[in-house]
Amino acid sequence: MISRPRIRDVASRAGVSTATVSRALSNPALVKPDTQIRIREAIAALGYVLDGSARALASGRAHTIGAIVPTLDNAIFARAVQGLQTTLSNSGYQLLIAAHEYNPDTEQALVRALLERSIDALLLVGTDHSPQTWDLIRGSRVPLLVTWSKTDLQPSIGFDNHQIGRLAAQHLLALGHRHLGVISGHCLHNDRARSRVEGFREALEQRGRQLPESHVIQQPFGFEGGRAGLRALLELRPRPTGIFCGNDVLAMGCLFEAQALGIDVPGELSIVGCDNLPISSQLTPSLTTIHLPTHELGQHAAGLLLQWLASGQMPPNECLPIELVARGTSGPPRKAAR
Amino acid sequence: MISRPRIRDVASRAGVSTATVSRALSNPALVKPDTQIRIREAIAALGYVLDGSARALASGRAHTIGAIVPTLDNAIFARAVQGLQTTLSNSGYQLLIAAHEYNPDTEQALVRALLERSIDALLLVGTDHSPQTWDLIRGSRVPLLVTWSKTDLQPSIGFDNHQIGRLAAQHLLALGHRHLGVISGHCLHNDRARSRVEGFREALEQRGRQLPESHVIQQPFGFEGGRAGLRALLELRPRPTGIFCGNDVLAMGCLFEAQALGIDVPGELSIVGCDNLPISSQLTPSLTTIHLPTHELGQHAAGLLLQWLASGQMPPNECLPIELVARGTSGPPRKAAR
DNA sequence: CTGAAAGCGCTTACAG
DNA sequence: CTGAAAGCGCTTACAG
Repeated sequence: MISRPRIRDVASRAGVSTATVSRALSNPALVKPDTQIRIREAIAALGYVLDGSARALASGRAHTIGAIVPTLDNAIFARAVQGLQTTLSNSGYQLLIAAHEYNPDTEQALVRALLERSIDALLLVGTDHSPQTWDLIRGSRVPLLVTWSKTDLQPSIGFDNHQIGRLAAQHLLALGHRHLGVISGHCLHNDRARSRVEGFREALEQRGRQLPESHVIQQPFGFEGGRAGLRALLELRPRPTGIFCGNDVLAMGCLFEAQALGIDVPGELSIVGCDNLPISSQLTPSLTTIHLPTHELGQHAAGLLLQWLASGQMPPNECLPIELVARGTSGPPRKAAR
Repeated sequence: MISRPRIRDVASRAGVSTATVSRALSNPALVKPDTQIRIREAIAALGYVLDGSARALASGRAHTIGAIVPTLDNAIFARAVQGLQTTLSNSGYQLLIAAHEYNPDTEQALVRALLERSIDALLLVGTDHSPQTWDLIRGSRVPLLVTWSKTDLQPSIGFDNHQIGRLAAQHLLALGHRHLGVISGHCLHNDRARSRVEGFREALEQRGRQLPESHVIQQPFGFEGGRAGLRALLELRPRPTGIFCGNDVLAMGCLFEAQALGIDVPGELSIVGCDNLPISSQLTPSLTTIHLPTHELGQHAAGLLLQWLASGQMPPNECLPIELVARGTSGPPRKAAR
């Protein structure tokens, strides 16, 4: 079995030097049109495919971006990654992806693994990362883009997670709810979850109300977490009539459990989620939630990264607009229940 | 700003040659324990991170796998990718991921893009790929693993998609349904969708029944596709009382549309999906569907790939077990409706 | 617009 | 168990 053709094979078939083939491939403007044509013919005839590791080594550009997300098992990250990948791909960049499943040690190992793959930039979700992770990244001199959270300490593109919590609280308060609870993912190592709860609490305190710790249930992300969260909140007296869930998956779990328990939503219980997954509007009742433009986040992140790599200039921090979408799972508390 | 440390910096700090450092990193058994320790100390002190492109060029191993899936926007692929990535990562491999969004030209461009990134193996979904795509892969000599479909022409790990259709048909027939319809994704360039419809049709024909083309509605994957599919099937006379949907997303769309139209499920209409997404069991009524172990598929695919790369031997074809899960959206047709 | 040649940072037979 | 050295396949100043 003969080995793959190399750039020298293309060069000799086209009657030029390897330098010229290389230029024709990466900077065609430098090559005379008819030379280009001969080279393209040779490439096609030989079925030549560039060796990216050699190119990366020689040029210092791997044309590859690394991204580490908490999980792909939540549509919200999957969609963002999809947007990221598509946009990168259109500019000749490919995506190395990994998921840490909310484990900081895993994240650290993945950061190292990706840095060892010669990536041109790294994308991470949120601002909570172990000190060793930060050291690794700093030492590597690889540009880092923080996503999902906004921070001034790093180039970032994200959402105002405090505002998410505030919007949820304001909505429930405006409807007349006075007994509120929160179902959140684990806040440890998760600044998004923490900020959302904090924002919710702040908005309550602004109205002279409190959100005691006992009214914030932390659960693993997932339907079961939402269900367990609701069961826990139902133990409280007085029972909460309005619940903010840290994301739509928890909110759906909460809704499904309420339905299973025969609790009327929104008559007896209002639920507000966050993300606005495609399915959220399809359910009956459909989910009141905070819309996060995550597909756009992926695309914008890709754009920022490409610009950064092309210009060498740190991109500005971007904060994407969010919006509460009032739907069927939230309404005024029923008089009878008060 | 000083540049990143290189292997020669580690070597001189540890008082050994670069060859020894290299061995300590990739094959520690060859290096004396105390030498190893000195090397590890030097690595830690300098914050040395290996350059993967140089390693790949010198060794011919990129420790990277490429995977192209139709989309990450369907949880089923996202879950499989997650399983794949986790397993690969545990063995020191990373994952380059891309999505073609059901466009064969995009797929071809992505295959080329990934092959140009020095991948050790490539994973594709299904058997339908353009001739040029096949040529590219063959010419590249990169091992190819086909997933989701079973085929004897390539190492593959997948499901018996014909059997999926057959199981759905048998279930609906056994319940007593005589007027059946199918909502499928577009079958062009999608052997999984095609096989499922064919399997469904075969099972009907085995019982002396037909499935005319008019009873197979092809729609884009998505809730709206499922909804439109149902509306189209409701035009038929006699109305189908049992519908097989090519995946759970279509099935959910179909269910949501039925609920919106006031059609009783399963009283007036039985629905069978495919995939068994986590949400399928949470809905009311919960979805009768065919369970596909997709997370396992990802893990097994990773295992096959790793074994293949380690041994150089083509792995055996694997076919993963599938199973119909009867739940709330299917039942006997109501007498009145017949 | 093009070519000769050095060099990117590793790995790995080969020799000891 | 370790080192010297060639070589992996590109790119890119440099010179023309």
